[in-house]
Amino acid sequence: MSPDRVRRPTLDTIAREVGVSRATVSNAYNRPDQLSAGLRERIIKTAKELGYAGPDPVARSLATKRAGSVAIMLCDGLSSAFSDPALCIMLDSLASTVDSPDRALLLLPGVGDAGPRAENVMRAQTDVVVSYSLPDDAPALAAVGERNLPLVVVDQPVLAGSARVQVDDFGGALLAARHVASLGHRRVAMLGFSLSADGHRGPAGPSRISAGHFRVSLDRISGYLKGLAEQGIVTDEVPLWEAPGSVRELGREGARWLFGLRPRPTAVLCMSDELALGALRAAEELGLAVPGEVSIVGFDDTPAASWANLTTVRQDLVEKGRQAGELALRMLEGARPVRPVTIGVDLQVRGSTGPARR
Amino acid sequence: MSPDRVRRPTLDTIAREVGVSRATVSNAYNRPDQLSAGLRERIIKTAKELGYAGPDPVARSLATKRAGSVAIMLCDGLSSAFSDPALCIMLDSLASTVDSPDRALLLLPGVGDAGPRAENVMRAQTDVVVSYSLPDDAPALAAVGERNLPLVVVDQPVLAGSARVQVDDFGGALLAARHVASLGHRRVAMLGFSLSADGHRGPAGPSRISAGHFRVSLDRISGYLKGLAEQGIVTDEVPLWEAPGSVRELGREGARWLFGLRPRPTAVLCMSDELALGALRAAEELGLAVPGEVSIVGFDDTPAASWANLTTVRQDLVEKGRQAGELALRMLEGARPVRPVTIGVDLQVRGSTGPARR
DNA sequence: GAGCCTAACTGAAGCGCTTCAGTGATCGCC
DNA sequence: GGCGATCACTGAAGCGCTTCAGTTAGGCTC
Repeated sequence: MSPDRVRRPTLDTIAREVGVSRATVSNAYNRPDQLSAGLRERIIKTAKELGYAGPDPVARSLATKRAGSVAIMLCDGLSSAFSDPALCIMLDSLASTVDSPDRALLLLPGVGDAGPRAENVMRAQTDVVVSYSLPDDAPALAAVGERNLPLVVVDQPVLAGSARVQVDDFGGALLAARHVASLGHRRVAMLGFSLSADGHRGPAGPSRISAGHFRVSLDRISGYLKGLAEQGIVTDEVPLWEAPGSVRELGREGARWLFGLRPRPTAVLCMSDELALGALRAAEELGLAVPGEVSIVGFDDTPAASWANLTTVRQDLVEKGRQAGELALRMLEGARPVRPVTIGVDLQVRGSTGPARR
Repeated sequence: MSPDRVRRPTLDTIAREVGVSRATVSNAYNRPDQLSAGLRERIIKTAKELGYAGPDPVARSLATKRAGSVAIMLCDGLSSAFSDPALCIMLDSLASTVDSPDRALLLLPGVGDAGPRAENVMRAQTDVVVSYSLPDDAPALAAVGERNLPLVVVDQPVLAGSARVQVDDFGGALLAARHVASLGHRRVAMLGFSLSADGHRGPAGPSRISAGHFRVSLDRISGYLKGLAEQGIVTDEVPLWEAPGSVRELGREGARWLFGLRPRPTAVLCMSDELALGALRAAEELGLAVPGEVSIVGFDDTPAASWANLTTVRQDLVEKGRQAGELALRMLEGARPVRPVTIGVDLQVRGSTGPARR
């Protein structure tokens, strides 16, 4: 029934065969300078012959007390995570920063909108975890705390005892808002993603905003409103559509609603490029000229944004990933969390924004 | 200097504190039916008080001889991997298939175009590995073999002793080619991705094709040519541009070259939707009407394809991931590799193809 | 109340490796 | 030629957990 997997050779097998101690075989693999080249060669050769593939990673981990992986906790499932280009770029950069022969990336995808299950976190073989944009009250975060694992938080939330990398969301949104306001727009709308992890989709008023759990959303909204208020725009009347995810299709839906308002907004501030791309499509479908009749601003500056000639707020995603990776490595070495690292932003003005019509 | 991390409690600590044996504490966590509810409760409570977060995952793995993770080997780095929507969808489906409280996903991204380093594979704590679209001669595959780990191959390559999931690439390409041929196109071009892992970019002739290492590319080319040949098109004269990756920008570049040929092709068969999207853009930039002057066909049917109204070959990516996941689970239980699972394809005719001009 | 069962718990043997304090032997040096 | 240093290697103590063959006590049956 059960597969008769041949009992694999262990360190011991090799040691006995060559006639040396286990310590020596171990050294052959991990500290070549601890034995003579000749012996080492003999050991490796015997190992090959016996089909020994080197020290067992798990046993090694137990003995060294290093799991040899950095875990990444994501908010949603993989498919929505990976359809977020901003995340992908940042993740790639993070991965290559922490890359090393004995370190792997452990992926802990979220279930629904609430992050990974606590159970998975409790059982994860990892030394340090990086959380990306989780809601403040995610059970996974509590689990990390319970296990006493070092934690690096990206974007969200603010948590005592953890290192943090964040983007100047407020500042970026401010830039975007000032930009459209200075172009003369007075009727401005906002198109954003989740405020809380409840899958809400639709217009969101002040009460919903103030009850929000996602710092990124909240900061961007504050930035937008601040920038508009500076130019004397009455911020109570700035409509916001909350999409349950940062996906084109959802952006398009929200934009359709915004464009249906009377008086129609002449500018839409979008919290991500993906949402903005959806808004662009909605405008096209409704026959609204961009930027003639409506201006659209994104956030992130992903490759798709420049592809679509979208004005957007640029954040240095590669730098963000690198910083997160370095923090993770430093915490691995036992460093105390340092002060949060903030990644700067700037505005990329392209063809999707223009002066408001008189 | 070093952080005085308090020595964490172990199973033993709890056992001593409660006054029971280690076995019993272990059972409290893993086999609740092996002890009385009262005692179990007392144990858990004491554990909480002492800050014990449950059995150490690594030690547990050593004792049970299960690493508790499935590893995924990718061809390239994360950012190019994740910008491939087809991969993301399939990966998400795979992840949710194998998901369980004590199983995580170990990511082994490739370095360059050649897959993960063998070293990383040798040290990965995993029970089973899934490889996605690696070149036949990737060192990572040899490493998996050396470690004697069960392997599930997706799309590529054909390897003895491994389970396999593949798409009917040949059949899909055949459908695409027949479609354009039946619309009357005679001058047809192909826009594909890598034939070998050498980063080549540019036109590729028969000799390069026959020296290719990526089965997916080769099968699709065969399918295209077969479909065209059926309609009497001279396949020696069908131009192929090889892009070093499945990315829009590269597709655009290739399409520009193809559109510059004289006589100009009236249809382009693209090996992925991303490449096709690039071709669409190239056509737009050159003022070529789609499908009036040129027809374009993609492959995969990602969300972006329907978004762009692209005619394309649909493969069931969710099913593909699910099958790969199930194979992985089955091999985990010691099953012998079964015959390869083939995922079917069909043609999604949309607005990017039309009759050839007379 | 003897005999048998079951539930509840224990002891000890691993799992496969790393590491550190030694132990001899060899070497260089004056 | 004697002495300390260096080199090459070993023994044994863990790392923290699971598991399996017992053991014990209590309950049930006739």
